[in-house]
Amino acid sequence: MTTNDLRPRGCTNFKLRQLLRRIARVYDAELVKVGLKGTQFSLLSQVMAHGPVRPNDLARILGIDASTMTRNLRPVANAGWVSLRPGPDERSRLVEITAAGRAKQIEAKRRWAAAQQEINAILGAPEVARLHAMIDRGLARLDGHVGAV
Amino acid sequence: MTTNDLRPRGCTNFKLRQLLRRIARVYDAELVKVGLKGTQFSLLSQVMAHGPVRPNDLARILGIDASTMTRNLRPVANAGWVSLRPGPDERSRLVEITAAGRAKQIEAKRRWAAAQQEINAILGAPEVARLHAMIDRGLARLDGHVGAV
DNA sequence: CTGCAATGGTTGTATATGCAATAATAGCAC
DNA sequence: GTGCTATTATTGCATATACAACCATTGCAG
Repeated sequence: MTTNDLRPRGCTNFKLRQLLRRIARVYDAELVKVGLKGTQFSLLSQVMAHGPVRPNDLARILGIDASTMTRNLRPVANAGWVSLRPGPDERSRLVEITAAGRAKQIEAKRRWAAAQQEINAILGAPEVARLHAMIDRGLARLDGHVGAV
Repeated sequence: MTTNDLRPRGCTNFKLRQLLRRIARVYDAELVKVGLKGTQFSLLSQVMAHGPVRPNDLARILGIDASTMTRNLRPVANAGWVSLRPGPDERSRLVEITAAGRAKQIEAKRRWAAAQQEINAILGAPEVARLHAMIDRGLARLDGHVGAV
């Protein structure tokens, strides 16, 4: 048990940002081959997984602001990968994956897998697994604080 | 030695993004009190630490694209926190902190510390230290790959 | 049923981010 | 010293991101 663990050095925000930028570039470099960004692939995947879903709920799932969701939907909707139908309410809408979107997601999934393998190779699979576990714990702890649902 | 460590589940990119968004909100909520974003605080701090520095070098230090640096400098320069002087070259420039910028950074540092403590409290200081260590290892490993210098 | 709070979505404003292309300068080879 | 290459910075284009303000609709209390 070392004592130098007790006081974290540096800025968590800054460090996370740096890591994300580098990591994201690996995914984007793969996904650009099928015309997607990493965020769009995530969006597509979540829409596919959660069936017809309201933008607001989708925003909560992805952990982003509702206004960001409105804007993020535009490019994928314009590309014809998701469709926006009237929702159960007069005020709400439903996002659904299209046939083209499903095909695109499946195509992109191969590229995603290549990127993920690249990351695993660079960082080491066990380290990546530990990182994921740490992130999951962090997200769970952060629930109920600040910008959480 | 468990075997379920070997194959990381989920997407590193997506998970990191989610965590960063939540974490960043904690810092931003504090820093907005002194009129700064987290990224601007980092920028200011690095300019302060690395004396007069060329935008390109600063971009490398922060791990961002040179074009992003050009744009990120605008708001802090407009606010009068950094100044842009002609550089040693005819083509390059030098970024330097101003008196107002130094004062602002010192003021903001208190808010940053509050945010960091909040994070430490939520996640637990030892966990944060472990996360930092993991990020540092990751960044080191990523050097020489894809978007690295 | 009327009025008001809650919910869902969008728009305004501002920043962050990267890649491709461009312009300007510097350095170097010959 | 001419010409090619490398370096530095910027701009065009597109996306991601959040907060505040706003509009529309819904739900409820009374």
